[in-house]
Amino acid sequence: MTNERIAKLTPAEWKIMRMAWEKKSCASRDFCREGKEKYDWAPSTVKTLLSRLVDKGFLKTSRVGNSYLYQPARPALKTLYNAADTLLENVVGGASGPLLSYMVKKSRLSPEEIEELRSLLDSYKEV
Amino acid sequence: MTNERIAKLTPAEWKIMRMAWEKKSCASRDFCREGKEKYDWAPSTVKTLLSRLVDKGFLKTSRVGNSYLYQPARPALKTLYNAADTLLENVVGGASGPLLSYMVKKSRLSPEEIEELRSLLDSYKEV
DNA sequence: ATTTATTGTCTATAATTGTAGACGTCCATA
DNA sequence: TATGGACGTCTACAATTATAGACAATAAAT
Repeated sequence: MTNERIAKLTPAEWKIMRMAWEKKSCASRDFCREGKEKYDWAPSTVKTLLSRLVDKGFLKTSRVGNSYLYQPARPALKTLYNAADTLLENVVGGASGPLLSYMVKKSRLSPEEIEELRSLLDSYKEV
Repeated sequence: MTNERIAKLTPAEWKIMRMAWEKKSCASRDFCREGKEKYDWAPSTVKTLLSRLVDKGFLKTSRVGNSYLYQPARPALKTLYNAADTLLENVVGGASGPLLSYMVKKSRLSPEEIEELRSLLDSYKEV
């Protein structure tokens, strides 16, 4: 058995977490505003999602006045890696090459990132 | 609005589809056996998943005797790309470089695939 | 100090997902 | 041709997810 019990985010929760990671730290009202703008969510919907994310351990809160300040409890990158693991699990028939190619094409990489990847490929002899 | 209405697979459905793509074409009984072995699923569970996948358009069937032959209705790669799109949507703060690096590290790439990626990176000037 | 607005919690409901039993039908074999 | 097994369908139900209204508590404004 591999590490299967890592809490996963639902699509709606991902949307909230993206906001959270972008803003670093903000109040419910900010999520509500952005949720309304981007997804036409009712305030209650946003609040429910925030609560669930706190429960799941993806957000932590600090009380400020009569409200909370929400901030990410896990790094965006770590969470993204977990999602990447799931994606890689679904690779069938050695399709990881094409998958990676596809993703590289779709990404806007900086020269540094390209260099990083290139050297990764260089050191790929082993295995 | 982007193309959001592409049917998505649930985790359990992915498991079935992985079998389907690996075997190309097989009968319910084969899925049941493998589902039992790998995930300890009851036959009914497998059958429900098969039906749902046919409904969603991921599997197609051809009658053979009193049973069906199930086969993938969509290429594995195409489906994987859709999942990759979803993953990339969740990239925040320009983390696609690290994400790609992570995935390259976790994949076992053939020399040809490495070459393919390398030349992709070479032709990455534009944009 | 009273009113008003803000915020989190509680409750609710429909849809989706995971999991599976019951059962009628069709095929093969006795 | 009767019957036993294999197969798909129907039904079911609990858990999770999406979505949101009601409301009490608290802070802010008057």
